[in-house]
Amino acid sequence: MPELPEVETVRRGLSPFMEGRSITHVKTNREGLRIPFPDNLKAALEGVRVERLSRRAKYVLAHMSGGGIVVFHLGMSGQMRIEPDMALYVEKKHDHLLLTLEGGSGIVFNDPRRFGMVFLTSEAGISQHPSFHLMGPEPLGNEFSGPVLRERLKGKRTPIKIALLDQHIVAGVGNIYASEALHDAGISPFKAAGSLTAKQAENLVQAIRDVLSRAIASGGSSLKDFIKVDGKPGYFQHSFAVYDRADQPCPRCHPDGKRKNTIQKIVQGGRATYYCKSCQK
DNA sequence: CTCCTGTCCTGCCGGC
DNA sequence: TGCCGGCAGGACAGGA
Repeated sequence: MPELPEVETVRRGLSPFMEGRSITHVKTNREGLRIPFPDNLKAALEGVRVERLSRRAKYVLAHMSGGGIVVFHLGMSGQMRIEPDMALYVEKKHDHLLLTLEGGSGIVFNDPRRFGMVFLTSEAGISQHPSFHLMGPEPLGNEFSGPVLRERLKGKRTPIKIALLDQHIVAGVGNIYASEALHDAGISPFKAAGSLTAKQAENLVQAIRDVLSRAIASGGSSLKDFIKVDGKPGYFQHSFAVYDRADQPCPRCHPDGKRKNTIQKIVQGGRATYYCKSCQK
């Protein structure tokens, strides 16, 4: 479900509720998700204040007083919801982790497919943590540019669509926004990653930044089941140009819908790619 | 190294 | 109506 814009939407929603408040109670309902919950999760969090929330790629980071960091990953189906009063909250199926905050409100982590992750690291250790130390640049950050992308793609013969999903190349782009960005940049998803010209790399970087920024501004997309921390959906799926739009006219080269060229759905690396044959070269 | 496939898990949708 | 196969936004391991 969640790519960078959805995770950023979650972070923004949680921030005002969590920042500055201590965690008073930690409850887990199973041993873990994709990986086990840390043994010392309860000990590390109870009585400790959340200083601020940040995001790296598709991870939400809770920076705790004392230098600890709790890392949340939503996997495919994870949701983090704000509950105003944990004392009254009735648990739902797939509620795996519940955090009660100072004042009685709380955060519920629900994840049907259990591809999500929760783990601990620290300000000192995060840069060397296996999940982060070889991660590519943040696509909305200053360190991401045409030349940087081109350098990271150098020598790769894998299709550019597949390369964009590799978090070591650029971190935070997922299956939806990879298709959207390539369409926006007019680049074929089949094009060998290492063969992009400088201009194409520049265009692609701009397209990635643009599509991610616009999605964040819309509160993320809600294909299937993405909901924000308040339980409401995001709206960006209404803005998809190609994703989940097989057989529809290409809004880029045939905005009037009168021509026959339509969005194609194909499979690359076992995952759906949507693109326009006519304007992506 | 790169790259390709399979796997984790549940829910939902379409076809019969 | 019910059953079954296929597919779903991510990440990683293992093998070629």
